[in-house]
Amino acid sequence: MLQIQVLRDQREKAIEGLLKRGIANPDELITTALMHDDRRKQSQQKTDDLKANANTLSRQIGELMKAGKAAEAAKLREEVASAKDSIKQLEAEMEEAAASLIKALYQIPNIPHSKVPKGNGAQENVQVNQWGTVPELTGDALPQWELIKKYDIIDFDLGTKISGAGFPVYKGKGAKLQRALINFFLDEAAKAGYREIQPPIVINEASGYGTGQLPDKESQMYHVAADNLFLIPTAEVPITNLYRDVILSDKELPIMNVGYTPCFRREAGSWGAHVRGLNRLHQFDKVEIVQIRKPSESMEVLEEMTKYVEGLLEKLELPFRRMLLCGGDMGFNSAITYDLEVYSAAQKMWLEVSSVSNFETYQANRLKLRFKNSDGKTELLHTLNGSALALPRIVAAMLENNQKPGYISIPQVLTPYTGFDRID
RNA sequence: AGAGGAGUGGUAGAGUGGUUGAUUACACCGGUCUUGAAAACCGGCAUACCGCAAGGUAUCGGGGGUUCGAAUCCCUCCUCCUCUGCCA
Repeated sequence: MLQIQVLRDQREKAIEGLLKRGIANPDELITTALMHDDRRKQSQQKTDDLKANANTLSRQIGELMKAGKAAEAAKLREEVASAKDSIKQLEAEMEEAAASLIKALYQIPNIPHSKVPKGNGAQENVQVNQWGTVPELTGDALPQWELIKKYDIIDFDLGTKISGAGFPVYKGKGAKLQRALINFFLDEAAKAGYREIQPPIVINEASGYGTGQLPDKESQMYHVAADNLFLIPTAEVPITNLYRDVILSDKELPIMNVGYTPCFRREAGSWGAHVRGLNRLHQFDKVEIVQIRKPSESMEVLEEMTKYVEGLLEKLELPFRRMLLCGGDMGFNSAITYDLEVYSAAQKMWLEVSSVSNFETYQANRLKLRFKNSDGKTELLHTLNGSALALPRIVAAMLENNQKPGYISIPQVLTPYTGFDRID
């Protein structure tokens, strides 16, 4: 959620930014928000005045009662009682205006950083760099969904039987490979200074609002109705919500957390040829890095985090490219996002395996996540996060790119974790 | 899951209807003193919103209610503790 202050004071800049996202009517959105804010202010002013008056009278009643002047007190009592009606009405007005303001603000996405290019979709993202050589496979090379069958390491049919489509069962070396990757990612993050967190994988409503899954995107989450809890779509949600309603001190900053969790996504209505096999699942494993930083540091940290994730891909010997997302392809909450894509040689396509974002104050404003600045004033912090990494597509690319006649080789860096160097 | 008890500022802990946003202690910050430190003394020390300001409003786990007036009374939800039950 943007700060209303920013919309008021930097309106032109905000409009310009929102246009980069391809928002058709930014001016209208901002006007609506400001209008509700003005209404809220006005009714608060009136309500506060009336309340101040009622409070004064009540105090006088107390004094009169003490002095034994019951008759005079009774008179004042009536006056306060009648004022209460107007207060109630004004309060309702104020609450309605405040709710409308929040609603209006929820509809405005984050303002893109100045580095973010204008554009409407993925085709307008800008490639920043590329690493590794794209492998040339022979004509009989298999895509991941064939390979997992051939070597019997991941079973979609069994998953369908016990749960549903998109819930794979990992078997034997397939299961061990998952565990190896998770441990590798967590160990690497620890070396880079991240603190490991193991959060709950269900969250309450307040947390859903905190990171922006609610109120609009609840259809993307699995809902445990009996307890009104939601299965997390990413570890970002619980790990970032640890800092909801928190004012951090200098000593506690910076926050660098890493967590492994399974992630659950309903992904309603997004099935097709390009989401076969491991490309898109309802449940998958992911290691997520989350940082909370002072505003002055966050852009530098975004580069660091992205570099860190690139380092992981290099160690796994997976060719990748870094894309700077254009305004139209960026997530609602993000100010700037880099996607990292690995090349999946048999599918002959780039698969997004990580998304590293700086949300600036957008999430922090919703979360009320702040720090005391050098002037002693409370100020919103910046939140950043990135996948480091999401497993299924890493596995997909690894299987395809490393396939040899009769086996699949495991990258050297992983063999201490897997205990084997080939799947055969 | 059942019975009982409790939730107050960074922490501890007062306060059971009337200038109580809240006694006090500790912690913390600034100052005096000191060669320096400690001690002592003095001062400061919640958050948010409205307002140019003066100031005002709200907040004592969350929500609702009673009352002219609620930290204090009532309802409800949540959390924690103790006992009983169940259990990886």
